[in-house]
Amino acid sequence: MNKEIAKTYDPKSIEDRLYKFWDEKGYFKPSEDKGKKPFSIVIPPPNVTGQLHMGHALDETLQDIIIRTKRMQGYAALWVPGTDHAGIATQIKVEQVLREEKGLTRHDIGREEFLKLVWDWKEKYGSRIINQLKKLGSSCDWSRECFTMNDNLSRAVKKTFVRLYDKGLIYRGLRITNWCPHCNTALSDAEVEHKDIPGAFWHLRYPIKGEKDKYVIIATTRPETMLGDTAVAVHPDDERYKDLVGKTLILPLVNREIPVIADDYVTMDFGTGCVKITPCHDPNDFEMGQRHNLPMISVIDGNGKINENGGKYCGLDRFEARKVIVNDLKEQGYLVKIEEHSHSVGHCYRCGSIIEPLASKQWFVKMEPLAKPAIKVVKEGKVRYIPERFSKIYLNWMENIHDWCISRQLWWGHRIPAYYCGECGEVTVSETDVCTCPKCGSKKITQDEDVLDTWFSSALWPFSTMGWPDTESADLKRFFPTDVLVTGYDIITFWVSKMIFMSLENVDDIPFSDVFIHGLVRDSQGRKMSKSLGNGIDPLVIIDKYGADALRFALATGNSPGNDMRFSDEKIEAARNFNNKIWNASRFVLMNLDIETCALPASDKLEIEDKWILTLYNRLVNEVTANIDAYELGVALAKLYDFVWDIFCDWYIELVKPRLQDKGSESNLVAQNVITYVLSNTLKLLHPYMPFITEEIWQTLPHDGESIMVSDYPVYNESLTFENEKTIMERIITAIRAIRNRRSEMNVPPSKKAALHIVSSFGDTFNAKTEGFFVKLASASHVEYDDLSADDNAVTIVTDSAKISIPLSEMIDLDKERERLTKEREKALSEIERVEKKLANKGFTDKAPAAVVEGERAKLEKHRETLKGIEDALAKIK
RNA sequence: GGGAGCAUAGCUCAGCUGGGAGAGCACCUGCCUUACAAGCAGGGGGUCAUAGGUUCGAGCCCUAUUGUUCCCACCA
Repeated sequence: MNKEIAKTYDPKSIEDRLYKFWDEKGYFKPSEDKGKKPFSIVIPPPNVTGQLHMGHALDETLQDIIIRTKRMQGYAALWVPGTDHAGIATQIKVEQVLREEKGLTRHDIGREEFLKLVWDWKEKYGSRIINQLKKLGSSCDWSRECFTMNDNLSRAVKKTFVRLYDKGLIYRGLRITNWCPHCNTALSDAEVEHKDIPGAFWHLRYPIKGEKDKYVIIATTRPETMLGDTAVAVHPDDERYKDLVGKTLILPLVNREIPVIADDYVTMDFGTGCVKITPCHDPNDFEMGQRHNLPMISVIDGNGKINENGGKYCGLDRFEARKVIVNDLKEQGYLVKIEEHSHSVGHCYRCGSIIEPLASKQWFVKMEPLAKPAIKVVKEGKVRYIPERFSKIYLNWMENIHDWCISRQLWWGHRIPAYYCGECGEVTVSETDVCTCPKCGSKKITQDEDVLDTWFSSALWPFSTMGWPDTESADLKRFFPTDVLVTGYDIITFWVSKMIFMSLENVDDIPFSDVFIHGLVRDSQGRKMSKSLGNGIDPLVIIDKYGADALRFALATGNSPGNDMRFSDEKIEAARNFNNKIWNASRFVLMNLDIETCALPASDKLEIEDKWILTLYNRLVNEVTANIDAYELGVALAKLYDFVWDIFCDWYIELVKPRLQDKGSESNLVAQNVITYVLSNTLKLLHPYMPFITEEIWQTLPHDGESIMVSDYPVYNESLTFENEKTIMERIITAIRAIRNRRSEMNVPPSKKAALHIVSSFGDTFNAKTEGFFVKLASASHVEYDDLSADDNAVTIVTDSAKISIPLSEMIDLDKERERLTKEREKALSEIERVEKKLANKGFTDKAPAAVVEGERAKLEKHRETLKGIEDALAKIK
């Protein structure tokens, strides 16, 4: 940037250049300096073949704000990037391409060929999301980039599986699992979305064997499953059916004999109080089947079609079969009635198909022993949710934990390290490939065909990315546990929970101490962004049009932890305007700058507006730092915005303009230094939010070092606080506002200078120095002063056509002033009382060192003086 | 069925530990005041969902009600 700077900020011309500069300088790598405290974050890995969407943009922005702040504050800050192989999502995508391009299914080409295709796909598109993260400005350490199917991470997965298996925490069993007939795989409970959909309640008649014209009526929402019924259950206490228990029924259409059993599970006042039991196709029925030793008859296959056990219905799709079966039941007189009934039905979260509960052999993680310590660390506050309320969601889930189905009937993923012997049936679980059965020595060994749930590998992410299972890994030792996990509330149970228990189990430590939860980014009307609605806003398009800084600003501003936010044109435009404001303010400063280095002048050289801006700036540092530490990133940004726009631009720049143009004077040099100091430090505070524009400007200002990224983050400095000048300046601003106000009401044209006649009780508030402010900012021709007389407490504006007085009470809020002084008076009084008491204590005055006592006396004297000042001021404005 | 969130200006939302009701956009008035019209100055507009309670003092804390959103849950 030179003095011929563009009038508007153009992000395109600088972003890529600066990112490359940072990357090449190695600023994204954590400092090797062992003296620096580590601070680490691992990225929630986006899907490897995914495309950056607003959710990512928000997630990465928040993380980048935190990591950049910590880095500037002197931490060895590490942000580990990476991607997730995303089992189902990726496989479906590749299958789709295969079908569209060649008309083939994965089975046509076989496992090996198919996996090659997926890897090719990964190579082709895997870097896309990474490049998009870079576009955003994410300051990740790319040399540590990970992928959930990297060698080391695969090793971690196998190791974990074997460990848990050996401890009896992983088992294989026949269970009812959520089966997606479209994706052809089992799903975990979390992968099932329940939606209320209108359905029907079919009331069916099941005849009682040997009792003519006698029957029971059952009600079902899935009549096609009746083919697999092996019992009917009633509640043991149900008087209506007391005599029925033990009798035998004839299953219609199938003509199978099934028993009537009694079980607590049945609700007496729901439906008819009689429940058909299909152990193969309903989780509760399965449990009941186990309890009562009922036969298991599967009638629906993995494709959602009726299988050979379905007799003449074999081959029909489940929903088609429903129609046919209901029709047959009706024709044969078994259908009593159909009731409308809305109920909750599980859908596949990937493809939306209705889930079919099927009995199948799957691998499970036994959750209870793992959940216990995971509950403990959150309850004890070792892992802290921000906002706190999300710990309830977590705890609620953990306390009602179900075993975790971890096998998936997919090809893309970590293949389950279990091997079956074709001779003796022995199951061997091993980290290394097994070729010989350890029991019988047979070579007829086959590995389990299935792969692990994607979340199994992501559960290990915080430590597998740090080198685990190599427990001597330098990163693991230095950067684990990580400091904070930043993610959306939608994956607390999917992912956050799993990292916590896996970390406790594998590494015996928490994975992170803070979980910073954010909400979803919605569209301008508050709807979820989705492909089907077509309402998604592409972050890359926004970056292209407005710049990454504007996007980051729009996402961070007004964002509060855990709450959803809307993204709108207004927001991004406001962000763009703010960028431009910073740009232009800086442009102005640079135009007036001829100093080569910036040093803050001694305080006796500082003028009133300098002291005022420094005080406000200093307070800003304090507040912004505190807000960021508390994850109130949106609040901190709002304060920065207000400071830059309202304080720095609208007031300070205007106040010092005359001095900046007065070349050669000492006052000019002071002003140059102060404005440079405040601007460059404010840019530092802004840098984590808007890295590009701040770097670009900062480099042009007089500076130390080669990048704002490695400059020192501002710290609070007591010696830059000038409360007195701050108060005076506030009075002046209030007065100027009141005058402008009155001019506007009087319709005095801005070009028209008016004489100001100020009558004031604030002796040192208005003086020769401040006259310039009134002349410049309130368009005064000149200012006259009077001492206070009781009845003449006013500012008078004199123009050609009018003369008007503004009571001081309007100019300065006297009530407020009085209140403030009263408060200060009380504070001083209580301080005096405290010190007096201390000095009255003989034990203190006798035993404490003389210097200490003397110090207390001086303090008392100072407080008394303060009190006197306050009382004088109070008396004046009475 | 269980749990959580939200309700503040026309719109979208902040309001961090209880003391001033705020921002952006929109609207009205006046300004191209040489950093910025993507701007400057001024202005209108709110019973902080409703009803109680605690407190010297409540947008904020407590209770209930209404509306709304979301999560969890095996009611066939």
